[in-house]
Amino acid sequence: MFSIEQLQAFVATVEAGSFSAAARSLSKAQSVISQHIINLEIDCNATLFERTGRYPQLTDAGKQLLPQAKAVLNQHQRLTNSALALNEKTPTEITIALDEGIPFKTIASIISKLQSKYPYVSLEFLSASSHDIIDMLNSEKPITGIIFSELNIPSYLDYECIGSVKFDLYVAKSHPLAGIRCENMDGLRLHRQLLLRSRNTQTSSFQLKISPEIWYADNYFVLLELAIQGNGWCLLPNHVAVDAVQSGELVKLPLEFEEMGWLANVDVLQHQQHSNQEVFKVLRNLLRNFLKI
Amino acid sequence: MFSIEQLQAFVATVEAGSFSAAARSLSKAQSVISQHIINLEIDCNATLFERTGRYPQLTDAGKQLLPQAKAVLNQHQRLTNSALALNEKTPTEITIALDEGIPFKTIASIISKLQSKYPYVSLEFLSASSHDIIDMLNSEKPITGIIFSELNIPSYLDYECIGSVKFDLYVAKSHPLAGIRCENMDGLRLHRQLLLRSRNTQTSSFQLKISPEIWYADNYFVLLELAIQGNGWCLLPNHVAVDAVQSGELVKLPLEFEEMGWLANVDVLQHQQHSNQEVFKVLRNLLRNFLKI
DNA sequence: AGCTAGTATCGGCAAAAGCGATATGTTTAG
DNA sequence: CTAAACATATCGCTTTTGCCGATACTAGCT
Repeated sequence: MFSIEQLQAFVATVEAGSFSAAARSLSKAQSVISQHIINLEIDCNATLFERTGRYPQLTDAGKQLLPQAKAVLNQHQRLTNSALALNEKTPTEITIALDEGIPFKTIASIISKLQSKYPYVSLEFLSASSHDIIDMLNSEKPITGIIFSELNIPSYLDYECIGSVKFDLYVAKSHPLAGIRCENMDGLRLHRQLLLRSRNTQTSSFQLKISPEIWYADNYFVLLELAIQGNGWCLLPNHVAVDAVQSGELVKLPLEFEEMGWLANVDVLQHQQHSNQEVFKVLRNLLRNFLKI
Repeated sequence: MFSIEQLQAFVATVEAGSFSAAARSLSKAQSVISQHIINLEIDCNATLFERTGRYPQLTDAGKQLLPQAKAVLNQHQRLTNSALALNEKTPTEITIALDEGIPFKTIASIISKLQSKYPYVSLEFLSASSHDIIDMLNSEKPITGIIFSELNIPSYLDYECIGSVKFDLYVAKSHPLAGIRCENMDGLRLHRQLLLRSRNTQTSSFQLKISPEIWYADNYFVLLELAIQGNGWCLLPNHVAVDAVQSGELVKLPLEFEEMGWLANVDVLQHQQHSNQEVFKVLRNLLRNFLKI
């Protein structure tokens, strides 16, 4: 019978690259990992690692088994989180961490419905970048995160998509780009781009460096201000730009080329340990059914 | 850390109704189960069973944990099956077990494509009732089952829906029902119904007893013959009835009332131990993409 | 009251998990 | 080519865990 320890040793070896490294990552002796893998191989009647070179290489059999092993460990982790949840009381305070690029206004209407159902809980709102929010969610506090979809969400988080936010390109009315129609991306490369730094990773298909000259800011409202003052063009959520557009300070860039589907999906995230709490189920249900971001 | 043994003890207790019964079902001593449950409760810091009465009752905490525990065991089972699969060679013979109500003609065209890709494998076809097919799938032989969707498919089987079969009500042209339009079910109750016995369980929404007088048969072609000879009305897959309708022996019952969506979903089933074999992936892919049942 | 079917606990055994030490193999840098 | 650095396998040993059987106790039924 495959034990959890064996599977952990197996997966850790693949992830760490060697038995020794796996032992370190699991805080066990190297001989323990070695023995686990050998036993696993005996149980499977198959070699899982090629041990010729310095680092063990997964065999085909190992590659076949790996996703199954990971699935068991994931499920096991989920069980552990559920067990922790058994000892929790309904929280007295709910914290919602919101990516800065997501309009708070639409969230607020949902919250009032939640409040009427759970009048005793107090609410707290935080703004942060999507990455920082993911980090926050690993704390003791039961935080609900609302962020732009990121590719790599840790396995201990539950998430679901609840909508999307439309982005467009904006420049100041006085900016040279404002008058002309760009037929392709190249037109943008001739002018300075204003870009969000905190989410400037490979995970987001947004926030791409297009122009060779870039100014960075770490939040959308600074970008907005920079754009208004004519410092460059900028990809902004429409709700951030709408006021400046109405007042005539900013214009949406008229584009000929495809808009690349500049719709950013919005996810609600929660630690598995808290996600089954009644109040959070209700919250997510409200977000899912009544929110049109 | 939750061990597989603890979880098995927990789930077995819920399913068997008592620690002792669980011990018997797992072929272990009763004290072992008792100890596992106690340890599980210590790990969770929560009572999982109410032990006041004769039989232990799941507490709320237990109810919360149960689905997670089952999920881990399911995943573990799947891993075990995958491990078994590592030692299998590509089969030299493929057996496809088909529910009698599913048209073979459409399957045959798929099979020829498979044959061209794997010319060396020999093929075998079996007809049986959906229930019998499910039993067959638990054998050593890697059998592919194609059956009407049933509610309770054992957890060791992989399945997916690949289409549906249309059913209609048929009677002989000479039958009294043939002339009149039934406005509701009651009209049917006045005449003998011809019904399939082998699938006459609670699992299928088809094969309902409607008339008080019923004749049974264990396959569709006997039912067809009985219907042709004017012995009653009958719910048949259209492809079974089509010839008799064309020759004028049988007519489709004109119904006023809703057709209850008499579309039976068709699933392809396979034991997890074999489902990852290349040849079966190809087979299922053919069924999924090219089959219009 | 007595029977039956259940649970908890104890002592003991065997298997398994873990550790550290050591022998040995593979790279890489000097 | 050699030595240093890093890797794996194996051995003996201790600790923990899984399991058993025996026993005491409890709930429910007749």
